[in-house]
Amino acid sequence: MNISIHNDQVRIKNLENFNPEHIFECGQAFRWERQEDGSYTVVAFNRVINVSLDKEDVVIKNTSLEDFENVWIDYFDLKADYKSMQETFNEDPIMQEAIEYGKGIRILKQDPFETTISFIISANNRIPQIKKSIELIARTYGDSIGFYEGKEYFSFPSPQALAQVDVSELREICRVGFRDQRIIDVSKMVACGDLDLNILKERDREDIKNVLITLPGIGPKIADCITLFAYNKKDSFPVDVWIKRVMEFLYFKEDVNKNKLAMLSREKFGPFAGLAQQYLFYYGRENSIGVEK
DNA sequence: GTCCAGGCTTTCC
DNA sequence: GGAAAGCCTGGA
Repeated sequence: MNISIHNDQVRIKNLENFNPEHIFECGQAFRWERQEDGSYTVVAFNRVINVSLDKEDVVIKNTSLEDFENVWIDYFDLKADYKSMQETFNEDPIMQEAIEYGKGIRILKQDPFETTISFIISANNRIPQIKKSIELIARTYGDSIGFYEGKEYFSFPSPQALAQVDVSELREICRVGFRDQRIIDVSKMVACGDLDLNILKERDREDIKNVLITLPGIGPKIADCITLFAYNKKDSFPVDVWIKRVMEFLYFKEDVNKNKLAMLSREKFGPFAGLAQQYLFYYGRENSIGVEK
């Protein structure tokens, strides 16, 4: 990687397979805002950054070389070789089209606690509503992390902070509906030390999933999302209504139950099935593939 | 053990 | 009214 730093911005020269729009809008993250100039302002790990493309370069503003090396290389999965991962799908013409459509998607490595709570909120919910609830949670229970371009930003609250919140207050202020108790319960488990989400990083996909699935509000789909988007287990294949429709329409040509579909897809796509899932999800959702009219 | 229907909040169409 | 990145419960 060819890095240069100027004032508070880091420039990565000639970085292939990095498209901020596709990375953030493919559904793996919720705390981003698209700006008028097409850049993305993002809150993660108690920091605010702005990410954009400048021709072949990636530009990260409002950061430092130290943060880039200690936080953002990991967050953006910059050590992974996306080109060679994509090449494992070379025999698959459907995947070629999905990859072309979503060129520059990367699987983020997000904070496990924030990702867990965010995906509990995602159950039977819409993306704009999920984003809104998470923003309200940060604004109400997180800490101010300063201003960027005249706007104040807030961190996602710690487990300790969320564990103390009153259930009905959380529901009323943050519009989380029936997910209120689940959010508080998981926060309490983490806050009191019964559940260590960070130590799970050392384990494999199936081990992590088996722990997550025991938590309130987390079933197989959400557990798969967390193993993929927080723990970067690229063999994870979350099956939601969208990917189910897409896979049945493009590949299986028949109704397959979700559990079986996850298993068959992991066999089909191999160790980087999660990456395939993201390309297909984005491609399928943006083009309404498999949706009956 | 597996599978499935119904209920759950809130918001938007 | 119906549906939305599902989960939970109870019953077959």
